Amino acid sequence: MKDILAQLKNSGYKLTQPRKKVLDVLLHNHQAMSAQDIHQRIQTVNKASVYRVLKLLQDLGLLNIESINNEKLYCLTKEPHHHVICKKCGYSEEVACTYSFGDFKNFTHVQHQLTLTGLCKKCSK
Amino acid sequence: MKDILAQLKNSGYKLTQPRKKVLDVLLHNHQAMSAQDIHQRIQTVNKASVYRVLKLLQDLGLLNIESINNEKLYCLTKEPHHHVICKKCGYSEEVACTYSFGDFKNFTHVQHQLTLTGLCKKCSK
DNA sequence: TAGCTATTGCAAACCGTTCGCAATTATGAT
DNA sequence: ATCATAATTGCGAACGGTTTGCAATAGCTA
Ligand SMILES: [Mn+2]
Ligand SMILES: [Mn+2]
Ligand SMILES: [Zn+2]
Ligand SMILES: [Zn+2]
Repeated sequence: MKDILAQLKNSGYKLTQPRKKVLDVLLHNHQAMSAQDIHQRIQTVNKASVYRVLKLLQDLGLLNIESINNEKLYCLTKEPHHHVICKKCGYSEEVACTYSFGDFKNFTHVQHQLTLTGLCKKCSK
Repeated sequence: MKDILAQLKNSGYKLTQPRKKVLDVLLHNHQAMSAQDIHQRIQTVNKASVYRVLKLLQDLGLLNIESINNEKLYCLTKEPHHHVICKKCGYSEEVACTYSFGDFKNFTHVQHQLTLTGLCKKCSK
């Protein structure tokens, strides 16, 4: 928390309530969360502002983002950074995974995102 | 083409114009395409119908789908089924890739989707 | 060919996300 | 502490991809 806030300040950004609160939610929740999940936890912060804070964190390279069903899921970048996500209820767990691929002739700045979906115990009954 | 149409018929579905046309586009385009891309190629088919055909093909397990920026990209299932996709223009290429992960204790019916994004030659200038 | 049902086209709703703008807040200087 | 300033917020409306309800249509079977 402290270090990320410091990084924000160093980069010239104000330490505002919305930023602190969104960060707090992300830090204390070890699941992949949607913007709306986050907003639900801090209804005192406007939804548009939640999106703006997330955009900022993304620009600073602090977020791992995966796209499921036209909804983005966010979590702070740290290893391991893969999740299995329940298609029905959104419950997620971290997953250890290794992969490799060849060189890219025609692309630069390549990033990867492995997305695993399934049914959690509850939802598969 | 013939075999997929046969599979549709065997499953009790009619061989309609929208279904044939969407299939034709998917077969002749070796890129990951959005529903709107597909619709653009066959404007004679209503956009809602394009979505319905895609839903049907997905249910039959014939599609590989990846989600980028709140837009889904579709291609017919066949190996290799991974793409690098240009963030700017949407141009995509197939990619060979290997990966492995551990067992899933708390999840069933797990599917995976590896998404690679970057900048194509044109867009990186 | 006629009749029945699945499927389509259309327009409106939906849902996550973005945007413009006026009101507010954090910050550094006085 | 107070002030001035620009950055940031809240709000509501727009946006873009996708889905849905329903009446019209087209494919199949007899
Ligand atoms: Mn995580
Ligand atoms: Mn493909
Ligand atoms: Zn679940
Ligand atoms: Zn490109």
